[in-house]
Amino acid sequence: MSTDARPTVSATVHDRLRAEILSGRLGVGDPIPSERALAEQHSVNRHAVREAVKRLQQAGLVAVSQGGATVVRDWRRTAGLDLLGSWPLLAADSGDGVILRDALEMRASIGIDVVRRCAQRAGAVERAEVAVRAAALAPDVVGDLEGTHERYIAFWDAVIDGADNLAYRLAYNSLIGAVGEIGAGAAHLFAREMADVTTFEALTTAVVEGDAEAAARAADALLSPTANEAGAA
Amino acid sequence: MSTDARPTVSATVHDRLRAEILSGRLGVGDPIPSERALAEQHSVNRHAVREAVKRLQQAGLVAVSQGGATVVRDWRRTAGLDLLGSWPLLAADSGDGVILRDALEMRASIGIDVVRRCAQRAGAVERAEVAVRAAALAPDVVGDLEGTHERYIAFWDAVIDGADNLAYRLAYNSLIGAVGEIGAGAAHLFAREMADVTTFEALTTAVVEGDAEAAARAADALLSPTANEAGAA
DNA sequence: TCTTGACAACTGGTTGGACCAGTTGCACGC
DNA sequence: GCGTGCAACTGGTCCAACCAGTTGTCAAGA
Repeated sequence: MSTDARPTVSATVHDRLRAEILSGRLGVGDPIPSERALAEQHSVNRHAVREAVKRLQQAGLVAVSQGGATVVRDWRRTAGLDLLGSWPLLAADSGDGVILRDALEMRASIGIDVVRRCAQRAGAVERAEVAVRAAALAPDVVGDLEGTHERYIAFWDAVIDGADNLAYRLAYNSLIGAVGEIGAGAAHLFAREMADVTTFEALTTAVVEGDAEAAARAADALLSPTANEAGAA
Repeated sequence: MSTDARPTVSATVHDRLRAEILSGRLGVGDPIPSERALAEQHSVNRHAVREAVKRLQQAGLVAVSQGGATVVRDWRRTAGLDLLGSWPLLAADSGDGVILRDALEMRASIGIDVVRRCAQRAGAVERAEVAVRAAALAPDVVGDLEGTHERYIAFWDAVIDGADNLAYRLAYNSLIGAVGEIGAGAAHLFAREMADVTTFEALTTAVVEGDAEAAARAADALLSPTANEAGAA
Protein backbone atom coordinates (compact mmCIF):
# COMPACT_ATOMS: atom_id res chain seq x y z
CA MET A 1 0.00 0.00 0.00
CA SER A 2 2.10 2.81 1.36
CA THR A 3 5.45 2.84 -0.35
CA ASP A 4 6.57 5.68 1.87
CA ALA A 5 8.62 3.77 4.40
CA ARG A 6 10.04 6.82 6.11
CA PRO A 7 8.90 6.52 9.71
CA THR A 8 8.17 9.74 11.50
CA VAL A 9 9.11 10.30 15.10
CA SER A 10 5.53 10.56 16.29
CA ALA A 11 4.67 7.33 14.46
CA THR A 12 7.47 5.56 16.31
CA VAL A 13 6.22 6.76 19.66
CA HIS A 14 2.66 5.92 18.70
CA ASP A 15 3.52 2.38 17.68
CA ARG A 16 5.44 1.78 20.88
CA LEU A 17 2.64 3.04 23.11
CA ARG A 18 0.02 1.13 21.14
CA ALA A 19 2.05 -2.04 21.56
CA GLU A 20 2.31 -1.42 25.29
CA ILE A 21 -1.44 -1.08 25.54
CA LEU A 22 -2.56 -3.87 23.24
CA SER A 23 -0.08 -6.31 24.72
CA GLY A 24 -1.46 -5.59 28.17
CA ARG A 25 1.81 -4.32 29.60
CA LEU A 26 -0.20 -1.18 30.23
CA GLY A 27 -3.47 -2.37 31.72
CA VAL A 28 -6.89 -0.80 31.67
CA GLY A 29 -7.01 2.22 33.95
CA ASP A 30 -3.26 2.50 34.18
CA PRO A 31 -1.88 5.97 33.62
CA ILE A 32 0.66 6.27 30.85
CA PRO A 33 3.80 8.31 31.53
CA SER A 34 3.43 12.06 31.25
CA GLU A 35 4.11 13.70 27.92
CA ARG A 36 7.27 15.23 29.30
CA ALA A 37 8.47 11.88 30.60
CA LEU A 38 7.73 10.14 27.31
CA ALA A 39 9.54 12.88 25.43
CA GLU A 40 12.61 12.33 27.57
CA GLN A 41 12.41 8.53 27.40
CA HIS A 42 12.35 8.58 23.62
CA SER A 43 14.70 11.54 23.32
CA VAL A 44 12.16 13.41 21.23
CA ASN A 45 10.31 16.65 21.56
CA ARG A 46 7.11 16.82 23.50
CA HIS A 47 5.15 17.90 20.42
CA ALA A 48 5.90 14.60 18.73
CA VAL A 49 4.63 12.77 21.80
CA ARG A 50 1.46 14.83 21.74
CA GLU A 51 0.75 13.87 18.13
CA ALA A 52 1.20 10.22 19.03
CA VAL A 53 -1.10 10.48 22.03
CA LYS A 54 -3.70 12.31 19.95
CA ARG A 55 -3.86 9.34 17.62
CA LEU A 56 -4.19 6.92 20.52
CA GLN A 57 -7.01 9.07 21.83
CA GLN A 58 -8.79 9.04 18.49
CA ALA A 59 -8.44 5.27 18.28
CA GLY A 60 -10.13 4.98 21.68
CA LEU A 61 -7.12 3.49 23.43
CA VAL A 62 -6.55 6.25 25.98
CA ALA A 63 -8.55 8.94 27.75
CA VAL A 64 -6.86 12.30 28.05
CA SER A 65 -7.85 14.92 30.59
CA GLN A 66 -6.17 18.21 31.23
CA GLY A 67 -4.55 18.38 34.63
CA GLY A 68 -5.00 14.66 35.22
CA ALA A 69 -3.06 11.78 33.84
CA THR A 70 -3.75 10.09 30.51
CA VAL A 71 -5.11 6.65 31.29
CA VAL A 72 -5.54 3.48 29.28
CA ARG A 73 -9.16 2.76 28.32
CA ASP A 74 -10.88 -0.60 28.04
CA TRP A 75 -10.13 -0.69 24.32
CA ARG A 76 -12.18 -3.82 23.66
CA ARG A 77 -15.19 -1.68 24.45
CA THR A 78 -14.07 1.72 23.26
CA ALA A 79 -12.00 1.11 20.13
CA GLY A 80 -13.59 0.85 16.69
CA LEU A 81 -13.14 -1.61 13.88
CA ASP A 82 -10.21 0.38 12.53
CA LEU A 83 -8.17 -1.11 15.34
CA LEU A 84 -8.12 -4.32 13.32
CA GLY A 85 -5.41 -2.61 11.29
CA SER A 86 -3.12 -3.22 14.27
CA TRP A 87 -3.29 -6.87 13.38
CA PRO A 88 0.20 -8.05 14.36
CA LEU A 89 -0.17 -6.58 17.81
CA LEU A 90 -3.64 -8.01 18.29
CA ALA A 91 -2.58 -11.39 16.98
CA ALA A 92 0.36 -11.43 19.36
CA ASP A 93 -2.03 -10.67 22.16
CA SER A 94 -4.34 -13.55 21.37
CA GLY A 95 -1.55 -15.97 20.68
CA ASP A 96 -2.93 -18.05 17.85
CA GLY A 97 -4.96 -17.00 14.83
CA VAL A 98 -8.24 -16.35 16.59
CA ILE A 99 -8.45 -12.84 15.22
CA LEU A 100 -8.06 -14.12 11.70
CA ARG A 101 -11.05 -16.35 12.30
CA ASP A 102 -12.95 -13.38 13.73
CA ALA A 103 -12.25 -11.23 10.70
CA LEU A 104 -13.19 -13.99 8.27
CA GLU A 105 -16.44 -14.65 10.09
CA MET A 106 -17.31 -11.00 9.85
CA ARG A 107 -16.36 -10.96 6.19
CA ALA A 108 -18.67 -13.87 5.51
CA SER A 109 -21.52 -12.37 7.49
CA ILE A 110 -21.27 -9.03 5.74
CA GLY A 111 -20.41 -10.49 2.37
CA ILE A 112 -23.60 -12.51 2.24
CA ASP A 113 -25.75 -9.47 2.85
CA VAL A 114 -23.67 -7.32 0.53
CA VAL A 115 -24.34 -9.73 -2.28
CA ARG A 116 -28.04 -9.79 -1.42
CA ARG A 117 -28.31 -6.00 -1.45
CA CYS A 118 -26.30 -5.76 -4.62
CA ALA A 119 -28.70 -8.14 -6.35
CA GLN A 120 -31.62 -6.08 -5.08
CA ARG A 121 -30.45 -2.54 -5.55
CA ALA A 122 -27.61 -2.30 -8.07
CA GLY A 123 -28.20 -0.22 -11.15
CA ALA A 124 -27.42 -1.35 -14.65
CA VAL A 125 -23.99 0.25 -14.58
CA GLU A 126 -23.01 -1.44 -11.34
CA ARG A 127 -24.26 -4.83 -12.53
CA ALA A 128 -22.24 -4.47 -15.72
CA GLU A 129 -19.17 -3.59 -13.67
CA VAL A 130 -19.64 -6.71 -11.55
CA ALA A 131 -19.92 -8.83 -14.68
CA VAL A 132 -16.76 -7.29 -16.10
CA ARG A 133 -14.76 -7.88 -12.94
CA ALA A 134 -16.04 -11.45 -12.77
CA ALA A 135 -15.01 -12.07 -16.36
CA ALA A 136 -11.56 -10.71 -15.57
CA LEU A 137 -11.19 -13.56 -13.09
CA ALA A 138 -11.52 -16.18 -15.81
CA PRO A 139 -9.09 -18.92 -14.81
CA ASP A 140 -7.21 -19.05 -18.11
CA VAL A 141 -4.30 -17.39 -16.36
CA VAL A 142 -3.12 -19.77 -13.70
CA GLY A 143 -0.13 -19.59 -11.42
CA ASP A 144 -0.25 -15.87 -10.86
CA LEU A 145 -1.87 -16.11 -7.45
CA GLU A 146 -1.08 -12.52 -6.50
CA GLY A 147 -2.60 -11.14 -9.66
CA THR A 148 -5.69 -13.26 -9.29
CA HIS A 149 -6.09 -12.10 -5.72
CA GLU A 150 -5.90 -8.52 -6.88
CA ARG A 151 -8.68 -9.08 -9.40
CA TYR A 152 -10.65 -11.00 -6.80
CA ILE A 153 -10.53 -7.95 -4.53
CA ALA A 154 -11.56 -5.76 -7.45
CA PHE A 155 -14.56 -8.01 -7.99
CA TRP A 156 -15.76 -7.63 -4.42
CA ASP A 157 -15.10 -3.93 -4.70
CA ALA A 158 -17.60 -3.76 -7.52
CA VAL A 159 -20.15 -5.85 -5.63
CA ILE A 160 -19.91 -3.54 -2.64
CA ASP A 161 -20.38 -0.53 -4.84
CA GLY A 162 -23.50 -2.18 -6.19
CA ALA A 163 -24.82 -2.81 -2.69
CA ASP A 164 -24.92 0.93 -2.15
CA ASN A 165 -24.31 0.77 1.58
CA LEU A 166 -21.73 3.09 3.09
CA ALA A 167 -21.43 1.12 6.32
CA TYR A 168 -20.54 -2.03 4.44
CA ARG A 169 -18.13 -0.11 2.28
CA LEU A 170 -16.29 1.34 5.27
CA ALA A 171 -16.26 -1.96 7.14
CA TYR A 172 -14.86 -3.63 4.05
CA ASN A 173 -12.11 -1.00 3.94
CA SER A 174 -11.25 -1.78 7.55
CA LEU A 175 -11.10 -5.49 6.88
CA ILE A 176 -9.01 -5.04 3.75
CA GLY A 177 -6.65 -2.85 5.70
CA ALA A 178 -6.35 -5.58 8.30
CA VAL A 179 -5.75 -8.30 5.73
CA GLY A 180 -3.05 -6.15 4.17
CA GLU A 181 -1.24 -6.34 7.48
CA ILE A 182 -0.90 -10.10 7.42
CA GLY A 183 1.43 -9.83 4.45
CA ALA A 184 2.08 -12.01 1.46
CA GLY A 185 0.08 -14.97 2.73
CA ALA A 186 -3.17 -13.14 2.14
CA ALA A 187 -3.57 -14.36 -1.44
CA HIS A 188 -3.04 -17.96 -0.41
CA LEU A 189 -5.74 -17.61 2.19
CA PHE A 190 -8.40 -17.12 -0.47
CA ALA A 191 -7.03 -19.60 -2.99
CA ARG A 192 -9.87 -22.03 -2.43
CA GLU A 193 -12.51 -19.36 -3.01
CA MET A 194 -10.87 -18.19 -6.20
CA ALA A 195 -10.64 -21.75 -7.46
CA ASP A 196 -14.30 -22.51 -6.78
CA VAL A 197 -15.39 -21.50 -10.24
CA THR A 198 -18.82 -23.13 -10.06
CA THR A 199 -19.96 -21.26 -6.98
CA PHE A 200 -18.39 -18.08 -8.18
CA GLU A 201 -20.25 -18.18 -11.47
CA ALA A 202 -23.51 -18.92 -9.71
CA LEU A 203 -22.90 -15.90 -7.52
CA THR A 204 -22.18 -13.61 -10.42
CA THR A 205 -25.17 -14.80 -12.43
CA ALA A 206 -27.52 -14.36 -9.49
CA VAL A 207 -26.25 -10.84 -8.81
CA VAL A 208 -26.53 -9.77 -12.42
CA GLU A 209 -30.00 -11.26 -12.76
CA GLY A 210 -31.15 -9.80 -9.45
CA ASP A 211 -31.90 -13.08 -7.69
CA ALA A 212 -31.08 -11.94 -4.16
CA GLU A 213 -31.57 -15.19 -2.30
CA ALA A 214 -29.69 -17.32 -4.81
CA ALA A 215 -26.86 -14.81 -4.63
CA ALA A 216 -26.84 -14.95 -0.85
CA ARG A 217 -26.72 -18.76 -0.89
CA ALA A 218 -23.79 -18.72 -3.29
CA ALA A 219 -21.93 -16.16 -1.20
CA ASP A 220 -22.48 -18.30 1.86
CA ALA A 221 -21.06 -21.32 0.07
CA LEU A 222 -18.10 -19.29 -1.09
CA LEU A 223 -17.17 -17.39 2.07
CA SER A 224 -18.22 -19.44 5.07
CA PRO A 225 -15.89 -22.42 4.55
CA THR A 226 -12.87 -20.10 4.72
CA ALA A 227 -14.01 -18.79 8.08
CA ASN A 228 -14.75 -22.27 9.38
CA GLU A 229 -11.35 -23.55 8.31
CA ALA A 230 -9.67 -20.70 10.17
CA GLY A 231 -11.77 -21.52 13.20
CA ALA A 232 -10.75 -25.16 13.14
CA ALA A 233 -7.04 -24.31 13.12
CA MET B 1 -20.67 9.61 26.86
CA SER B 2 -18.04 12.27 27.13
CA THR B 3 -19.04 14.81 29.75
CA ASP B 4 -15.98 16.84 29.00
CA ALA B 5 -17.47 19.53 26.78
CA ARG B 6 -14.39 21.71 26.69
CA PRO B 7 -13.43 21.84 23.02
CA THR B 8 -9.74 22.01 22.29
CA VAL B 9 -8.31 24.14 19.56
CA SER B 10 -7.08 21.23 17.51
CA ALA B 11 -10.50 19.57 17.76
CA THR B 12 -12.09 22.69 16.33
CA VAL B 13 -9.73 22.75 13.40
CA HIS B 14 -10.17 19.03 12.90
CA ASP B 15 -13.95 19.26 12.84
CA ARG B 16 -13.88 22.11 10.37
CA LEU B 17 -11.54 20.33 7.97
CA ARG B 18 -13.46 17.09 8.27
CA ALA B 19 -16.66 18.90 7.43
CA GLU B 20 -15.01 20.48 4.39
CA ILE B 21 -13.95 17.07 3.14
CA LEU B 22 -17.06 15.04 3.91
CA SER B 23 -19.33 17.72 2.49
CA GLY B 24 -17.38 17.65 -0.74
CA ARG B 25 -16.34 21.29 -0.59
CA LEU B 26 -12.85 19.83 -0.67
CA GLY B 27 -12.95 17.20 -3.41
CA VAL B 28 -10.88 14.08 -3.85
CA GLY B 29 -7.34 14.95 -4.89
CA ASP B 30 -7.66 18.55 -3.86
CA PRO B 31 -4.82 19.88 -1.75
CA ILE B 32 -5.81 21.32 1.58
CA PRO B 33 -4.24 24.64 2.62
CA SER B 34 -0.76 24.43 4.05
CA GLU B 35 -0.34 24.05 7.78
CA ARG B 36 0.96 27.57 8.03
CA ALA B 37 -2.00 28.94 6.08
CA LEU B 38 -4.50 27.01 8.19
CA ALA B 39 -2.81 28.24 11.35
CA GLU B 40 -3.19 31.80 10.19
CA GLN B 41 -6.78 31.33 8.96
CA HIS B 42 -7.87 30.00 12.34
CA SER B 43 -5.56 32.26 14.32
CA VAL B 44 -4.05 29.28 16.05
CA ASN B 45 -0.63 27.80 16.35
CA ARG B 46 0.71 25.48 13.72
CA HIS B 47 1.04 22.62 16.20
CA ALA B 48 -2.69 22.64 16.78
CA VAL B 49 -3.20 22.36 13.04
CA ARG B 50 -0.72 19.52 12.87
CA GLU B 51 -2.57 17.56 15.54
CA ALA B 52 -5.80 18.04 13.62
CA VAL B 53 -4.24 16.92 10.35
CA LYS B 54 -2.69 13.90 12.05
CA ARG B 55 -6.15 12.76 13.04
CA LEU B 56 -7.49 13.28 9.53
CA GLN B 57 -4.57 11.24 8.27
CA GLN B 58 -5.28 8.42 10.70
CA ALA B 59 -8.94 8.42 9.67
CA GLY B 60 -7.89 7.99 6.04
CA LEU B 61 -9.29 11.31 4.89
CA VAL B 62 -6.05 12.91 3.73
CA ALA B 63 -2.64 11.81 2.49
CA VAL B 64 0.31 13.72 3.90
CA SER B 65 3.71 13.80 2.25
CA GLN B 66 6.68 15.80 3.32
CA GLY B 67 7.59 18.47 0.82
CA GLY B 68 4.39 18.03 -1.13
CA ALA B 69 0.92 19.21 -0.30
CA THR B 70 -1.56 17.32 1.87
CA VAL B 71 -4.32 16.10 -0.43
CA VAL B 72 -7.83 14.80 0.16
CA ARG B 73 -8.15 11.04 -0.32
CA ASP B 74 -11.09 9.12 -1.75
CA TRP B 75 -12.42 8.54 1.73
CA ARG B 76 -15.19 6.18 0.64
CA ARG B 77 -12.40 3.77 -0.25
CA THR B 78 -9.77 4.64 2.32
CA ALA B 79 -11.64 5.46 5.53
CA GLY B 80 -12.66 2.77 8.01
CA LEU B 81 -15.87 2.06 9.83
CA ASP B 82 -14.91 4.48 12.59
CA LEU B 83 -15.85 7.25 10.19
CA LEU B 84 -19.46 6.39 10.90
CA GLY B 85 -18.95 8.36 14.11
CA SER B 86 -19.03 11.48 11.92
CA TRP B 87 -22.69 10.77 11.40
CA PRO B 88 -24.15 14.29 11.19
CA LEU B 89 -21.66 15.22 8.51
CA LEU B 90 -22.23 12.05 6.54
CA ALA B 91 -26.00 12.36 6.85
CA ALA B 92 -25.83 15.92 5.60
CA ASP B 93 -23.84 14.67 2.66
CA SER B 94 -26.37 12.04 1.67
CA GLY B 95 -29.35 14.25 2.26
CA ASP B 96 -31.90 11.86 3.70
CA GLY B 97 -31.47 9.00 6.12
CA VAL B 98 -29.74 6.57 3.79
CA ILE B 99 -26.83 6.17 6.15
CA LEU B 100 -29.15 5.24 8.97
CA ARG B 101 -30.54 2.49 6.78
CA ASP B 102 -26.99 1.40 5.96
CA ALA B 103 -26.00 1.17 9.60
CA LEU B 104 -29.14 -0.72 10.55
CA GLU B 105 -28.63 -3.21 7.73
CA MET B 106 -25.13 -3.86 8.94
CA ARG B 107 -26.35 -4.19 12.50
CA ALA B 108 -28.86 -6.80 11.41
CA SER B 109 -26.36 -8.69 9.32
CA ILE B 110 -23.80 -8.83 12.09
CA GLY B 111 -26.33 -9.27 14.85
CA ILE B 112 -27.69 -12.45 13.32
CA ASP B 113 -24.29 -14.05 13.16
CA VAL B 114 -23.32 -12.73 16.59
CA VAL B 115 -26.29 -14.49 18.08
CA ARG B 116 -25.44 -17.66 16.19
CA ARG B 117 -21.85 -17.65 17.41
CA CYS B 118 -22.94 -16.84 20.92
CA ALA B 119 -25.25 -19.85 20.95
CA GLN B 120 -22.43 -22.01 19.64
CA ARG B 121 -19.45 -20.83 21.62
CA ALA B 122 -20.48 -19.02 24.78
CA GLY B 123 -19.35 -20.47 28.07
CA ALA B 124 -21.59 -21.02 31.05
CA VAL B 125 -20.67 -17.66 32.55
CA GLU B 126 -21.48 -15.76 29.38
CA ARG B 127 -24.78 -17.56 28.91
CA ALA B 128 -25.77 -16.72 32.47
CA GLU B 129 -24.89 -13.10 31.87
CA VAL B 130 -27.08 -13.03 28.77
CA ALA B 131 -29.97 -14.50 30.76
CA VAL B 132 -29.51 -11.91 33.49
CA ARG B 133 -29.48 -9.01 31.08
CA ALA B 134 -32.54 -10.39 29.32
CA ALA B 135 -34.38 -10.69 32.62
CA ALA B 136 -33.49 -7.09 33.43
CA LEU B 137 -35.45 -6.10 30.35
CA ALA B 138 -38.69 -7.51 31.78
CA PRO B 139 -41.38 -5.06 30.67
CA ASP B 140 -42.80 -4.42 34.13
CA VAL B 141 -41.21 -1.01 34.01
CA VAL B 142 -42.87 0.84 31.17
CA GLY B 143 -42.58 4.43 30.11
CA ASP B 144 -38.89 4.75 30.83
CA LEU B 145 -37.81 4.39 27.23
CA GLU B 146 -34.32 5.70 27.83
CA GLY B 147 -33.69 3.32 30.68
CA THR B 148 -35.02 0.38 28.70
CA HIS B 149 -32.80 1.30 25.79
CA GLU B 150 -29.83 1.33 28.09
CA ARG B 151 -30.60 -2.17 29.33
CA TYR B 152 -31.28 -3.26 25.77
CA ILE B 153 -27.77 -2.17 24.82
CA ALA B 154 -26.41 -3.97 27.86
CA PHE B 155 -28.15 -7.14 26.70
CA TRP B 156 -26.52 -6.99 23.27
CA ASP B 157 -23.25 -6.23 24.99
CA ALA B 158 -23.48 -9.54 26.81
CA VAL B 159 -24.42 -11.42 23.64
CA ILE B 160 -21.42 -10.01 21.82
CA ASP B 161 -19.16 -11.00 24.68
CA GLY B 162 -20.55 -14.49 24.39
CA ALA B 163 -19.88 -14.59 20.65
CA ASP B 164 -16.16 -14.25 21.43
CA ASN B 165 -15.32 -12.42 18.22
CA LEU B 166 -13.16 -9.33 18.46
CA ALA B 167 -14.09 -8.08 15.00
CA TYR B 168 -17.77 -8.11 15.87
CA ARG B 169 -17.05 -6.45 19.17
CA LEU B 170 -15.12 -3.62 17.55
CA ALA B 171 -17.64 -3.16 14.76
CA TYR B 172 -20.37 -3.01 17.38
CA ASN B 173 -18.44 -0.31 19.19
CA SER B 174 -18.24 1.68 15.97
CA LEU B 175 -21.95 1.32 15.34
CA ILE B 176 -22.85 2.25 18.90
CA GLY B 177 -20.62 5.29 18.63
CA ALA B 178 -22.46 6.28 15.48
CA VAL B 179 -25.88 5.77 17.03
CA GLY B 180 -24.80 7.93 19.94
CA GLU B 181 -24.31 10.73 17.45
CA ILE B 182 -27.91 10.77 16.31
CA GLY B 183 -28.98 11.99 19.73
CA ALA B 184 -32.01 11.39 21.86
CA GLY B 185 -34.05 9.77 19.12
CA ALA B 186 -31.95 6.63 19.31
CA ALA B 187 -34.08 4.96 21.95
CA HIS B 188 -37.25 5.56 19.97
CA LEU B 189 -35.67 3.93 16.96
CA PHE B 190 -35.54 0.58 18.72
CA ALA B 191 -38.85 0.84 20.52
CA ARG B 192 -40.46 -1.82 18.34
CA GLU B 193 -37.67 -4.31 18.99
CA MET B 194 -37.82 -3.77 22.72
CA ALA B 195 -41.58 -4.24 22.69
CA ASP B 196 -41.42 -7.49 20.71
CA VAL B 197 -41.32 -9.63 23.83
CA THR B 198 -42.17 -12.89 22.09
CA THR B 199 -39.30 -12.79 19.63
CA PHE B 200 -36.97 -11.49 22.27
CA GLU B 201 -37.70 -14.36 24.62
CA ALA B 202 -37.29 -16.87 21.81
CA LEU B 203 -33.93 -15.33 21.07
CA THR B 204 -32.78 -15.50 24.65
CA THR B 205 -33.94 -19.07 25.13
CA ALA B 206 -32.24 -20.24 21.96
CA VAL B 207 -28.98 -18.58 22.94
CA VAL B 208 -28.99 -20.00 26.43
CA GLU B 209 -29.86 -23.48 25.20
CA GLY B 210 -27.31 -23.33 22.40
CA ASP B 211 -29.72 -23.64 19.48
CA ALA B 212 -27.74 -21.60 16.99
CA GLU B 213 -30.15 -21.65 14.06
CA ALA B 214 -33.22 -20.88 16.13
CA ALA B 215 -31.32 -17.99 17.68
CA ALA B 216 -30.33 -16.70 14.27
CA ARG B 217 -33.92 -16.86 13.04
CA ALA B 218 -35.13 -14.94 16.07
CA ALA B 219 -32.43 -12.30 15.64
CA ASP B 220 -33.43 -11.93 12.02
CA ALA B 221 -37.07 -11.42 12.99
CA LEU B 222 -36.03 -8.89 15.62
CA LEU B 223 -33.47 -6.82 13.73
CA SER B 224 -34.29 -6.92 10.03
CA PRO B 225 -37.67 -5.10 10.19
CA THR B 226 -35.99 -2.07 11.73
CA ALA B 227 -33.54 -1.90 8.84
CA ASN B 228 -36.29 -2.39 6.27
CA GLU B 229 -38.40 0.34 7.80
CA ALA B 230 -35.49 2.73 7.61
CA GLY B 231 -34.98 1.73 4.00
CA ALA B 232 -38.59 2.45 3.14
CA ALA B 233 -38.45 5.97 4.52
C1' DT C 1 14.86 25.58 -29.98
C1' DC C 2 15.11 22.19 -26.66
C1' DT C 3 17.13 20.22 -22.83
C1' DT C 4 19.18 20.34 -18.36
C1' DG C 5 20.50 21.73 -14.15
C1' DA C 6 20.71 24.68 -10.15
C1' DC C 7 18.38 27.58 -7.20
C1' DA C 8 14.55 29.73 -4.74
C1' DA C 9 10.35 29.13 -2.71
C1' DC C 10 7.36 26.41 -1.21
C1' DT C 11 5.68 21.92 1.50
C1' DG C 12 5.68 19.07 5.96
C1' DG C 13 8.94 17.29 10.19
C1' DT C 14 11.23 18.42 14.45
C1' DT C 15 13.09 20.98 18.08
C1' DG C 16 13.45 24.18 22.15
C1' DG C 17 11.44 26.93 25.40
C1' DA C 18 7.95 29.37 27.54
C1' DC C 19 3.52 30.08 29.54
C1' DC C 20 -1.59 29.02 30.50
C1' DA C 21 -5.03 25.94 32.65
C1' DG C 22 -6.62 22.50 35.07
C1' DT C 23 -5.83 18.46 39.01
C1' DT C 24 -3.75 16.40 42.83
C1' DG C 25 -1.73 15.91 47.15
C1' DC C 26 0.91 17.28 50.91
C1' DA C 27 1.84 20.36 54.64
C1' DC C 28 0.84 24.00 57.35
C1' DG C 29 -2.21 26.50 60.36
C1' DC C 30 -6.38 26.63 62.76
C1' DG D 1 -8.38 16.29 63.74
C1' DC D 2 -9.77 18.93 60.04
C1' DG D 3 -9.72 22.37 56.51
C1' DT D 4 -7.43 25.15 53.43
C1' DG D 5 -4.17 26.79 50.48
C1' DC D 6 -0.06 26.51 48.16
C1' DA D 7 3.22 23.86 45.52
C1' DA D 8 4.04 20.49 42.09
C1' DC D 9 2.40 18.00 39.02
C1' DT D 10 -0.79 17.04 34.62
C1' DG D 11 -2.17 18.39 29.65
C1' DG D 12 -3.14 22.71 26.24
C1' DT D 13 -1.26 26.43 23.55
C1' DC D 14 1.84 29.52 21.67
C1' DC D 15 6.21 31.58 19.49
C1' DA D 16 10.26 31.10 16.84
C1' DA D 17 13.54 28.69 14.46
C1' DC D 18 15.60 25.24 11.72
C1' DC D 19 15.81 20.62 9.06
C1' DA D 20 14.19 17.90 5.07
C1' DG D 21 11.93 16.98 1.16
C1' DT D 22 9.23 18.67 -3.36
C1' DT D 23 8.15 21.69 -6.99
C1' DG D 24 8.44 25.24 -10.25
C1' DT D 25 11.10 28.57 -12.51
C1' DC D 26 14.62 30.33 -15.18
C1' DA D 27 18.97 30.79 -17.06
C1' DA D 28 23.00 28.40 -19.14
C1' DG D 29 24.33 25.04 -22.10
C1' DA D 30 23.82 21.58 -26.27
